[in-house]
Amino acid sequence: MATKCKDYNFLEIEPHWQSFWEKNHSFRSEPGTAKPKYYVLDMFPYPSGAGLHIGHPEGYTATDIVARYRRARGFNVLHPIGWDAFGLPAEQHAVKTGTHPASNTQNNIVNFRRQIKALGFSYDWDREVDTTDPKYFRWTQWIFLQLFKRGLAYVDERPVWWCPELRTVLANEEVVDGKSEVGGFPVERRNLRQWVLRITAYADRLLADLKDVDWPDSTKRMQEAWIGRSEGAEVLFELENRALGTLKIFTTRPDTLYGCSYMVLAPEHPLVDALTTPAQKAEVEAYRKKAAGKSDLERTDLAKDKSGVFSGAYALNPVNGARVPIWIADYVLMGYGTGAIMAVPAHDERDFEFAQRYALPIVQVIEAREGPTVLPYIGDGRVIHSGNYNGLDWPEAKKRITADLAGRGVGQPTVNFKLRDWLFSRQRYWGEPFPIVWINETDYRLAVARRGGDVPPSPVTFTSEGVTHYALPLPAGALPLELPSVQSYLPSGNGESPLANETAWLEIWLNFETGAAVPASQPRPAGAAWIRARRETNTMPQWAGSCWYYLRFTDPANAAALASPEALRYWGVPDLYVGGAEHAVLHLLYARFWHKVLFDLGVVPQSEPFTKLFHQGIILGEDGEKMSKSRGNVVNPDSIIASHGTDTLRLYLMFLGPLEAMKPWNPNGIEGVHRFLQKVWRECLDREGLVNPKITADPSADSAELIKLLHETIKKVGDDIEELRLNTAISQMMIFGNALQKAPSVSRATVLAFLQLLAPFAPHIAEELWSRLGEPQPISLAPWPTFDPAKLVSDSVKLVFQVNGKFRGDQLVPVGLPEDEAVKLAQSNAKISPHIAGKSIKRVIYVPGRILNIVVE
RNA sequence: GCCCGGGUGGCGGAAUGGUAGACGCUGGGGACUUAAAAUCCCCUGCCUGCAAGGGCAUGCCGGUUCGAGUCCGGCCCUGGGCACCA
Repeated sequence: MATKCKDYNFLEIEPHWQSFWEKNHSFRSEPGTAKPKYYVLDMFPYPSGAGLHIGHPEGYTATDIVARYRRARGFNVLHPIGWDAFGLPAEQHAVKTGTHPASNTQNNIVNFRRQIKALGFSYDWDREVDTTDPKYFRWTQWIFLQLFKRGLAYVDERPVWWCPELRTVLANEEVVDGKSEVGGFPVERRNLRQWVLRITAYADRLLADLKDVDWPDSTKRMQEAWIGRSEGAEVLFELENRALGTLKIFTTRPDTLYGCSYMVLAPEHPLVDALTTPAQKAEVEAYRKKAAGKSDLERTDLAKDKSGVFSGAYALNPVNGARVPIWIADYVLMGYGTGAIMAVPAHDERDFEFAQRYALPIVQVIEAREGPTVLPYIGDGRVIHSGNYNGLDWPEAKKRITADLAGRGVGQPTVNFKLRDWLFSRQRYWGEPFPIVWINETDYRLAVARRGGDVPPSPVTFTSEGVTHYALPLPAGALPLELPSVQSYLPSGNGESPLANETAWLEIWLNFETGAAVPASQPRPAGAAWIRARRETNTMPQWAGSCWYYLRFTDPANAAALASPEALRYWGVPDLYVGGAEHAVLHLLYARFWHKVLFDLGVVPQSEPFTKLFHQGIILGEDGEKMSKSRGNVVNPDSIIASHGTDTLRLYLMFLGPLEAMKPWNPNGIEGVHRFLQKVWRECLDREGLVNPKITADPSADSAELIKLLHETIKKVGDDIEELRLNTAISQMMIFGNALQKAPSVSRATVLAFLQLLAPFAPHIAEELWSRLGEPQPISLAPWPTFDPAKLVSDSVKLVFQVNGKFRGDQLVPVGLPEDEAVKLAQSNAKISPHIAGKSIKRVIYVPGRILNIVVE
């Protein structure tokens, strides 16, 4: 079974055991055993052309240690891996080379798989998934149809980032500092027809359910901030020109209503035209034009000074009838609240700044409880200058004023979210096609009447050149809708994807009952169900496939459902999910949203997908900078595997520091862990590769100290793995290794137990030595050793002596030594007595077994 | 600006309020060897002292405590996230 090498020849040992595990499907997960299940998941990678870099195996090694440990503890472990393989780089490569992105993607996957296998991870390779596989994205499309059917998907003209260079639309997160994240090209705003997912419908639940998950607090807070719930009121201001009706604003501080000295509308607000007086028309028009040309970025980050223009119109304050001027300013955004605010410069920094610039009145209505009130003041305090509400704490005033407004029908309590609906389409080729066709109203009514059931309550439509198009889903049975092969991967250039040029795929006769299609250039097939249709040319963003992959792993080959109800019930959701903090908001929020929709559909039995989340830190280059090709500081795991072996690499990655910390790669330290493994090898085998003669079958060969240390080590390594403190687990094993080396003799049982502890970290050498020591079954199937708490206690302990809190010496004392005897020991100890001699003892603090602190005058 | 982390030897880091620096790296000395490598042993925070020892040390200042890297308050530096959200 084992190799025959005399020395620790990792180049021979590691491939040997990797092929052993592969041949025996050692890590295949089978549902339906009596064992408890444990599902441990890595964020699956995008298989880039650059191959694996050292950051990937960091998290993967940690989860592999957990997976191997849990197997040893008797769990039925699900530990899968796959490929998040749609994405822009493959498409850009295709544009450049003219080869299909699928072939490039497959090449990259082959390379990633080879690299990952060389690291010896205990993945269940029978469960590999690939988001670009039609058998996979069939179900991505299916989930989209469920969202569509529930009215959670709609089409809207959206101003989106358009990058002329990439000839495509970018998501907000793909735009960094006004440039495309990929390539750094300039971008501009353009209005395009987009698919949007109504994630805001789930805002409340996405926020509330954060309390149920075991995630890093910082990540929870980031999601909370992103969702951005705020409670306030919508208030109606009557306009002085009654003909124009009322102006609805949102405020979180209705208690400051008496301090409102002007109003602001976003430049895009629909009332702007009607409100503006003739005298102000020209100025307002010019301002709106200028604002429209600005990106959000320019309106926010870059704008240091607020700007605005008076509309000439006035509104009436509902609490006191005061006449309030209405301004137009781009510091108010149309996309949040009602696009209109009441400005209270005394108690809002932005309003204050604006009021100062345009010399608008500032009316203080909150007073600090103590001391002077410096404006703008946003702290706690009492309401003043506010009629009947004077003297109330402002939160109380907020409640009362809101209630009073509601009673008069001019306001209501309102909750607003920062969260926006999710722009879900890309004008690209390399993504999941939408299983949607566009048809006319008559055909839509016909199809719905015949088919029913799978369309939203109100039809999704868009109107172009006076014609309204209706979105009809393909029948679920017609999925997957695959990508056609195309002549060119270049975007059409007019805002549509390359698919828009594939007329034979695009313009079709569709059988709405079966989903069958023939090109529209051919005669219409016979039968009432054939209608003229145009396919959707947008494709889905990369997030789509990664939103649900963790479910597919439970039943990856299922052709009848995204996974069987049995598999979803048995495996459930990951018990541990490990990945980078860079996904703290988007991926994790999107996946939670989809999961909740699937929960509402009854597809999954839990309402949250990731119960326990851990972020591994980033490994920086040797220079302390982020690893990147351009800096030339990228460390490739292949070269370390070749020079030191993967067991050394795995151990070193974990030994570098706390898993969650950001830490620089330091090649010097790798020798240390490599030496540790060689020491373990030498303690097990002699120079001829035979069992080290110091290892005997006799259990009494172990000293009492070694036995105690072994049990301490079993406890610490187990505890540390459960808490992902893998660096200190390795330290403890090194301490044991050093003790092993010093021991003149050792029992075989002790060595075997130690190898079991090492096995999750350095599985190849552990298998090899385990086998060489004569164990017939692989160590990967062996149970975790147990520690005996009785072995952890000894009859003497080291007691630390302090005088006035300063360390003055220590001594071994019997367990349970009474205080007075401890004091006597201190007094008779030559190192301690000089510090207390001739002084009066004021106080003695005694923590048995730990410390004796004598406080003297 | 707001919200989170983090500041400990030459380096990576370790420390339930109880000897700060485990473990590893680096450096120095020694053993083994014809020699080297490998391996093993000792030393390796700073200052002072021949030594025994003493003093100072966990970013800075203060506080709580018999005792603080750890708890509290205020700063400084640094990394990350968000950003006119009414």
